[in-house]
Amino acid sequence: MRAVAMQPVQPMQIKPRLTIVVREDAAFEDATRKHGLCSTCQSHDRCLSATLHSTSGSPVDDLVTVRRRLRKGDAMYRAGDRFSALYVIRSGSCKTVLLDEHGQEQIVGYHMAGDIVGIDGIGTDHHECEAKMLEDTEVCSLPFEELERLARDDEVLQQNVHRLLAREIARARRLMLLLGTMRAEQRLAVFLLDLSERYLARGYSSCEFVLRMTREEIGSYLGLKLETVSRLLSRLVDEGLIRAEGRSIKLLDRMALRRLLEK
Amino acid sequence: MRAVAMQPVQPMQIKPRLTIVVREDAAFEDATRKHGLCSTCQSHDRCLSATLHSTSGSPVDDLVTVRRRLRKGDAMYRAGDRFSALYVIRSGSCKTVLLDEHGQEQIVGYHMAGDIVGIDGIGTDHHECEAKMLEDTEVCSLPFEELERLARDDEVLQQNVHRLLAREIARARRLMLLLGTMRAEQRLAVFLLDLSERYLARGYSSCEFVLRMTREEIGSYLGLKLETVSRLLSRLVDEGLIRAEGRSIKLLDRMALRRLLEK
DNA sequence: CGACTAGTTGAGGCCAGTCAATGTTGGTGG
DNA sequence: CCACCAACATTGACTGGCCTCAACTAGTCG
Repeated sequence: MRAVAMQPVQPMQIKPRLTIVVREDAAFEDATRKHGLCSTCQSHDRCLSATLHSTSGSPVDDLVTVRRRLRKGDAMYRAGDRFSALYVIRSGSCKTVLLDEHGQEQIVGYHMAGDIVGIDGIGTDHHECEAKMLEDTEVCSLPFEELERLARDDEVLQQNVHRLLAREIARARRLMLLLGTMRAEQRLAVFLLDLSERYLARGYSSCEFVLRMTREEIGSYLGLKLETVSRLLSRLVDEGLIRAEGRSIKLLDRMALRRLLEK
Repeated sequence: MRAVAMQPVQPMQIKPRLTIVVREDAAFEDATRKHGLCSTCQSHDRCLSATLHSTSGSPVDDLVTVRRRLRKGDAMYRAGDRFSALYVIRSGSCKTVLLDEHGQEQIVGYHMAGDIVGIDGIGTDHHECEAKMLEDTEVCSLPFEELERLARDDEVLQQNVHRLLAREIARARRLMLLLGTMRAEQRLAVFLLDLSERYLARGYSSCEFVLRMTREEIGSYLGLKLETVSRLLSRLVDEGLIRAEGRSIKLLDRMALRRLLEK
């Protein structure tokens, strides 16, 4: 696994009015141990504020969040856990896994810095998925009840909560289309192009990145077996569309990848 | 296609406090042409009130809805249409279809009386799916902006809106698991059992019902081809698990259907 | 070093797709 | 009434894409 060049490209311009106070988890071992506002967070631009910030000028109560640090392999929450908060990924990444009663298991989401995780707990008071860290990760929690309370006083925040949920629905639907209609090669192409876009949106290189998932996890996400994923990656390399050495991927011919989706 | 016995079984006990006034569409051709409250609607118990009703005692403004009647094959809305309202199905059923830019098309939802349709428009101001009637259908519209306004004054209504969206996410995720991990026979079994449960919840026979979708539509919903659906239905008949004559289905051995999911 | 995990590649099999013929049903018009 | 047609459904023969099983390599960790 090699390091990959990742320079921020275009920081977004966002002016949040919702003040968020960050408290740290008891187990938080940050050397600096800084308390402070969310707006001082380095991930701020591509985080919470982009999705949930309020633009209304009305004074809103502070939303107190707790920062947590998790290790690779840790579960942020498991299926059945009580739902109380959404989590914003400050740095790192995780997968969300859905299990059914017969032991069937599928990865239904891959989440990276700035993404909001835990939506599967809304409406039922308990989580339906398990969120498992793919690397060491820092998250900030957003107590959902408090968020609901704030949203009642703030139309824009309310709409942003709705947008957050709606986006999750749209994402799920796209994945349904992928699983229901696409061939294996197309699924993988969509996966790579999607990753590429998401890195771009976060200011990183869109053509060169390191996968955080194993072949098996990618397969689970795409409804394929790990051998199929491996074979297809090799094929894309042979055809000159990508370079792949272990988990580091370079997209060489994005146009050709897109053309795979047309057939 | 034969008529099938459908007696209400257990009406739900719900006491809505949110008053909803129903206006009728200009094109509405109901012989009776009754104006009135939503609570007088025959579908009331298994409709809106079960999902969106408010239990808080605080006085809330009336939500004015328009009733529309649609014919089989009509589109309630198309992809790209401006989103302004959710729709409650009073009677009838529809499918929601997602299309991608390459002409790939998949049915992502099947909705029957009492279901709320149009959620795909939330957050983006335009619909991402097309909703097409599977039979002559009556719907009531719920202007979403007004619903948002009411939800800001009513904690329970707010939570119910969240629950509505969350349920849609959960539904999508279950379908992802189905499409990603199950074999064709299992998918069909899940489909039949799910239909069965939904009819039961609406007070109809849970073991005998009439499909509203063609084999092709079922296939699109389950990520299969129509021939596969047809073959599998025949197989289930041969094995004595169901009876199927055209679109009328009778579940003969529900236990065996469930066992199919275990392997 | 051995044990383990992750990944690659090959051989073979099966499930579901494809293509095609035929049957069934419902609607329309002569 | 029947002839005709279109849409829907069934069934068979064949194909192929993906899965399964298996062998092997490379890297990591105790």
